[in-house]
Amino acid sequence: MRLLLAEDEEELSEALAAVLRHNNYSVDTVYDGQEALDYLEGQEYDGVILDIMMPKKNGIEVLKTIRAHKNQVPVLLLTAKTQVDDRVEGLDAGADDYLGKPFAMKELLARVRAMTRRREGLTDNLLTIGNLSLNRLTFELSVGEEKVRLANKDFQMIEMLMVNPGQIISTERFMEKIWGYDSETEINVVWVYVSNLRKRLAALGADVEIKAVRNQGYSLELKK
Amino acid sequence: MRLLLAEDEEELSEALAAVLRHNNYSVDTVYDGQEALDYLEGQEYDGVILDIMMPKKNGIEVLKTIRAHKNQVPVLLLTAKTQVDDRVEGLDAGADDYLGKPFAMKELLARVRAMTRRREGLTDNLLTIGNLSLNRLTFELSVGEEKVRLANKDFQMIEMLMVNPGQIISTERFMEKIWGYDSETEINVVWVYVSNLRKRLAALGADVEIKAVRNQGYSLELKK
DNA sequence: AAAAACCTTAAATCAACATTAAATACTTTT
DNA sequence: AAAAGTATTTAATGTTGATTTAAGGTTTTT
Repeated sequence: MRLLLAEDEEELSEALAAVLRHNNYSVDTVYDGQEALDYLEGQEYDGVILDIMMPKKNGIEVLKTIRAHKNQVPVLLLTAKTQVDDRVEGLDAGADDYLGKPFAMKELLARVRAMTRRREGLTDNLLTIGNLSLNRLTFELSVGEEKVRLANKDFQMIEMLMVNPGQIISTERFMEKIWGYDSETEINVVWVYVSNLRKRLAALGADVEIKAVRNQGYSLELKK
Repeated sequence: MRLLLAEDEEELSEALAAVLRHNNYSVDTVYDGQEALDYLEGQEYDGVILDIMMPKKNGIEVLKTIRAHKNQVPVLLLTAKTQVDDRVEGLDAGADDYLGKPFAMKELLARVRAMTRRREGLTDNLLTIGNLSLNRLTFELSVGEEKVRLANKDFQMIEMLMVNPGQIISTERFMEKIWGYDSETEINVVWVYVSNLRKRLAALGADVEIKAVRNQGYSLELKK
């Protein structure tokens, strides 16, 4: 599941993102309302977590813009204010849920789960390219009857590749989304995972491959 | 017995859920009408407790939607209003019972029991998978003539697993439903119960086992 | 042929899960 | 109201599997 997190307090944002990533979500972080809208135009998310108080454009404005564009992505609003007015305004503007700060991580996770569960029914949970399929609910990668269950990181890597087949995804992008952009982890961990995934694809007999494009990144392509 | 509790006042909701859980119900809590409908689509419940005044969709609307979908699940309406009008509207819409706030916990429990008793006749109170059976009335887990009576928590755990055999249930889901999602209890209590249940299954000679799927949760599967 | 970018493997580390026993809380009996 | 019995939770320790590091190899570019 791919989430966009718009929260201007950097520390809080990183803490939230870390917990979410740990729970198998791929997370993009942005720090103001305008940036949130830019990211939302660029790609599909399974859910958006919006702080209400943010620079440039506040959460409610962002939400209204999202809905004005007929985008039905689930939105969870975060805010320090707990006045009923605010809550009502948020829900009126089309929020799916609402969480007042401060909140427990557990509670946030529970709400995010509730929010994305709804989507599980609607989204196509089976990504397919060539003869390769990825079940986003069971984490199973398969070719025909052959299946393997992927672990957290393997799954997120192949998911990013399969969501945008043919497109080049840079090593930095993988790092940002899966490990978090200030992660201490060495960059070559991405190479290691690419290597592992290639072995998996070969073992399954997939007709797609992960191609490296020097200085650019990786893309998933049909073998010829 | 599995209940859905839709009540937007968080404190009240948590208090009710705690009491119900203590009385051997598995409880999902939701905080608005829309969420209630989402949960009801996703799974079967043995009863629903609906507050009338809730955000997004009120209890009556939810109830009407439930009945429009030909779902006969028993529904108990809660409300602050005690006007006859309201009561009539609720019962017209297909409620099984009606309780005005404030109410005594005892009374609520009595009504919930009455509401679910009816269902006891209809529901299969003997869950069976493989050679393992669980009697939901006597709390007895059995294989052939061998029986053990389970305590509250053990029972709810195995019940959740047996209601959805083969499906993976996350540790968080167990926590949310059995302990309540804001419970202070450590997560490893789930591991302890799994361990206990496995011992029980082995002692009974069951041909099913509780499998762990790393990072995902547990599922009940036939041994091979 | 040197440098940079990427690949592969295996060992080291870390986090998730398993098990057990002891501590606490709760109920029932006396 | 104390004692006994049962249920539940915590804590300590062991095991397994996932993740990261590190080191040496290959390919491409200059």
